Amino acid sequence: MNLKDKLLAFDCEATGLNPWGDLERWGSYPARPYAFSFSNSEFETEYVRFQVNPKNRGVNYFESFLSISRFEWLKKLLEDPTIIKIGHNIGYDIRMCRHIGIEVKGEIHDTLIMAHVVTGGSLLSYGLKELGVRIAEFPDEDERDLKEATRKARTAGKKLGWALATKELHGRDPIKADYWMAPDELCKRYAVQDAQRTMFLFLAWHDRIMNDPSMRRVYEREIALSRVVAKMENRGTQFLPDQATKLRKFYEAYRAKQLEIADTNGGKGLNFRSPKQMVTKFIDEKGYEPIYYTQKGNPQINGDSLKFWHENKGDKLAGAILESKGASHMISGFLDPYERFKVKENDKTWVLHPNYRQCGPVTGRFSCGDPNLMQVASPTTGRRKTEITLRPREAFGPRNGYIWYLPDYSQIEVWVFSFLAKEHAMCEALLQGRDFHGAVAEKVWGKLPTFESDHSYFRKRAKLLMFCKLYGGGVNKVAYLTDSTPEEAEIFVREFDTQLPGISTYMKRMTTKAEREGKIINPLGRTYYIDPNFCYRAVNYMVQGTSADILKNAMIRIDSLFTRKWNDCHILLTLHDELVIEVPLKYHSKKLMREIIAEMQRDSAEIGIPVPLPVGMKIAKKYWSDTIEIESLTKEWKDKYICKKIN
DNA sequence: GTTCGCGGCGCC
DNA sequence: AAAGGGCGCCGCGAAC
Repeated sequence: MNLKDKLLAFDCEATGLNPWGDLERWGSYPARPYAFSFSNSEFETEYVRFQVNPKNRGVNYFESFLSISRFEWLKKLLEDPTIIKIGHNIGYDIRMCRHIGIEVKGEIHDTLIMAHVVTGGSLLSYGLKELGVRIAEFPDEDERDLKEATRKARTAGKKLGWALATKELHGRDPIKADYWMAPDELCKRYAVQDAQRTMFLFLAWHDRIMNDPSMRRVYEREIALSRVVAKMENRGTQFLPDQATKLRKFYEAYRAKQLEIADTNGGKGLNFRSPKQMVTKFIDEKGYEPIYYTQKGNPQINGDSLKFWHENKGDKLAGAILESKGASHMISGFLDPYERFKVKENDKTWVLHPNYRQCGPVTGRFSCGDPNLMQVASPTTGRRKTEITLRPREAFGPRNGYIWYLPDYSQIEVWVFSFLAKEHAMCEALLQGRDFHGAVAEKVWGKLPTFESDHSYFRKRAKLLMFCKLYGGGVNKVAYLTDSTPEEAEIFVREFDTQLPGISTYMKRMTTKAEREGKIINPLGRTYYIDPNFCYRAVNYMVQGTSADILKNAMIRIDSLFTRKWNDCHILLTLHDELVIEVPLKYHSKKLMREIIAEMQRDSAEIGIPVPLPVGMKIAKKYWSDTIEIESLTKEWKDKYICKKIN
């Protein structure tokens, strides 16, 4: 395999997907690489394989002189900074290498990111094989054969007491994690073809991306960001098992109490999570009218229905079900996954390493899983339906000697929406530092005689309408949310559109553009290819996606700030418009906070906002649930940038 | 026995 | 003409 042009595609085969397992608790090693495949730009290949210990899934890189020399060869190749490394989701391969003491150096490229940039996030699947078939009609039967062989090997291995991959520890498709059990020819064919596919995609897309300023900008942003995401995942967020145990006890007791109440009110033997049984119970047996219907037209027994029956019919069963489901959700939706994924960092510290998908959602946002730390419930947000609140944030907090900073953009989607649409009244309300939804309400309905006395009602209506616009909701949705008839809702929408003409004009413009051209490009360069049947989503993609790219830029800058000036500060989590940052106590200062905020504000001009974006700052000393707002920083922004008049 | 779509609900 | 956007995870139960 010559490397004249210094291009090298590579792919690791690993014993699973989760690199953060816990040998002590699992009885087997977490995912480690056992095979490496390479392709140069002429599709010449190399393949290096190590043995997996079937009893504990450990990989032995040093079992013989031969394997030691293979390892040395690998290390030299991957650590050579003059060779350009190309991978499909290369962050994963880099992490696998890192775990075995190989630091991948030099320029990197990622065909997964390329695919996302080129297709504007519009594909359903960005798997290497699917892309290979789509772009190059690459045959993809290699995996089928490998999978079949693995299935057989697993059956045999089970009898021998091998540590087979399981759903609990290795995710939805454990067979994939056991490819090492199959005959090596099959594994080799599969691995080598993946490296070739990767090279092919790279060659097909590289120049196209580099020659297009928008695509190049997004691609380079994402590549830079991939290093930041890796650091964030590697660092991990501290999980507090003792807190979790306390919470578990509390919620279990609460659930038991509610189940007792349910039992004595006719709920014995009823499975609350079975929509079918619930319909039988509440609609057929009790004779209640369905309040909502599912997409398929069945009666919908959701939290809102139960709440309604509990409150309006005094139905104790409905209330108890609601409460017990709330407690169950806390346990099975939050506490259980955390227990599964927790990893011991040292004697005192347990950590969760979430898995971020940098190029998942169409809009350019992140998604997160294993566990999803973007959806950790907070008692203060969400629509509360139950007495019981979900408090999983009490099981997270800064490591010893650190404090958390939680900077967040204030109403970023509203700012982006207003300034992209150049809706004068809305921009003015923001620049004047007014209560935004209150100001919108006044603009739209301020002349009504009841406006003053019903201010909070009108404000709420304005807010709901704003979000309906943002999400592409129609009149029926407005009617539902404002608890009014479609006829009334239509009037609200018309009044809104008349008084805030910028919004409807902008929405029309984007929708038409999407219809005519099939795509739109956000101000930070990201392209969205829009399904002609869903052009109404264009505006949402613009607003949500622009906000996402603003935060992505900020993350890159903040990471660079930390590397340059504030060693040992770490971005831990990103939550769409918010970051969680771990800061050593010795650095804790307004100065550092201001510098972080400044890095988040630099993109204002890109979207025509004449002031730095407003950023709030909170700190958490002990638990994520216990945050303190640093109001003085918000005040500094207001004092400096709020203008009372606008020309 | 496994796979997959759906409903429900957590986050932004 | 009308359409709430973007995610991940759990549990159920029909389909395979």
